[in-house]
Amino acid sequence: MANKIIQTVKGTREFYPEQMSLRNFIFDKVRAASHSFGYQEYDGPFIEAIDLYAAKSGEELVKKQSFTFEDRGGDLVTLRPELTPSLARMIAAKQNELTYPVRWWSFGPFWRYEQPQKGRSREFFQWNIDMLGVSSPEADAELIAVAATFLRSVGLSPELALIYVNNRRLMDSEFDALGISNEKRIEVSNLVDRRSKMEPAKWDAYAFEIGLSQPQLDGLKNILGNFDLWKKSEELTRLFSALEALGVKEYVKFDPNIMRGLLYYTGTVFEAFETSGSLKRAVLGGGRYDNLLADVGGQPVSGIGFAMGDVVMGIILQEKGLLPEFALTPAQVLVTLFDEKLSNESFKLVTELRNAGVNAMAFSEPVKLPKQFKFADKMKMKLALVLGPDEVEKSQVVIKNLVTGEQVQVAREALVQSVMELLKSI
RNA sequence: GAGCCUGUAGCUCAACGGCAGAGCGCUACACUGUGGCUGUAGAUGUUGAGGGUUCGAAACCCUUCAGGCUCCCCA
Repeated sequence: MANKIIQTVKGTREFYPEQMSLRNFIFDKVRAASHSFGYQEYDGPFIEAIDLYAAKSGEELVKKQSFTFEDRGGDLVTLRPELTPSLARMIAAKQNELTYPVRWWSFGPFWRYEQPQKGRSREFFQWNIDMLGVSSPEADAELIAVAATFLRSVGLSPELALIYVNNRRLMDSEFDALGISNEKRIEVSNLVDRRSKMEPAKWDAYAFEIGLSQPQLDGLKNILGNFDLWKKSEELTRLFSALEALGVKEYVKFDPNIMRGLLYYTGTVFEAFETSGSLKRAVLGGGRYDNLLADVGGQPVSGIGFAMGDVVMGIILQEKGLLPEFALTPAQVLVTLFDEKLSNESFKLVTELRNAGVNAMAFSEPVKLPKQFKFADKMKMKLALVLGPDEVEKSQVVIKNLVTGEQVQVAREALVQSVMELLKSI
């Protein structure tokens, strides 16, 4: 290993064709789920002024967890760590000319300066999908249904992954009833978020530390253990009713422990977890926000959306064996080259195949056939064609089915037709 | 930003401070008109990088880079 080779930047990822297949597999499923609900694809800039995030995000976040640098003009720019602020600006800029509700989705690269570990890199792809301009529980249900549709489409059944739902307004009224003040809400949210990670005794101590009384802590535990709490919320009642009609009820469970750290969520919040693994991992999350446009100069618009990263999803699909076998090459057919004299015959033939819409490649040089067949085999191609002196003389071509090992000889004129039929049958 | 673990052939991993190895993969041949299977032969390393201790370092020490686990964070 020569030390002169420059390494990749920490936390970035190289996509060899195999990994690219996985990335595109996820992208394809994301697109299919988004499109099946009528969402339009969009994208924002990959580089933004840091101020765009400074407005809404915490200081630590912008300073410590973003890739920020000075451009040649002296402006501070950052590689986008999320899409929502860009979306908010884009909506605000055309607020009065858009047709509502806006249903938009995007899949693109993002960067966060974090400690890389399994399931978390500094460069990742993220699916963002939002509906803006409607604030009904039924709209919330639709986004959850999009998420469920995606999970189903990649083979993650409800036994493997579930979407847990809660509602900020419901929790707020419960906290009010316990006399937990507004100022303490954020700390209490953090407290709830951490419950699964902490030992009970330590968690209790932490609760007292942030100023909860014993009755408040007891009340909080009651709330967090009450999985029928949603019945008190009209929003959630309507949400679950809509989810049933949308055919995804089995994917969704109410869970009062779902808080989501984000300050800007105001109503429904949800998070999907892989449930069958040794540790539960969040695979996507989102919720309803009411006032995202204020910071970018727009009128208040309510929206609901979620985001899903490609890294964790890719790991889960691999671990669960849910990935199809990816083709190594898009070419299904290899046209062998017999010798230098006959090479052009093979090139003509492969061109005919391409013109007919068959992905095909000719071998690169007229080396001996075993080598060419070995290549076709390794690349997992379906058919290999042989065009040697015997065939040319008789105006025929040999087609070998590399999957079954069967071989047929067909007339040169009927070749394209035969290949297409054979491919269909494989 | 903090703590801990790891880094040896393309991959998975061995090697008490004393000759760097195995399996798989790879290449060639058996097989000058046909891949997979089988057999035979072969190639491959500054032991992540840099420095130190030692007669001698893959191993011990320091620095650094990368990966992993956890805390933090999760927009």
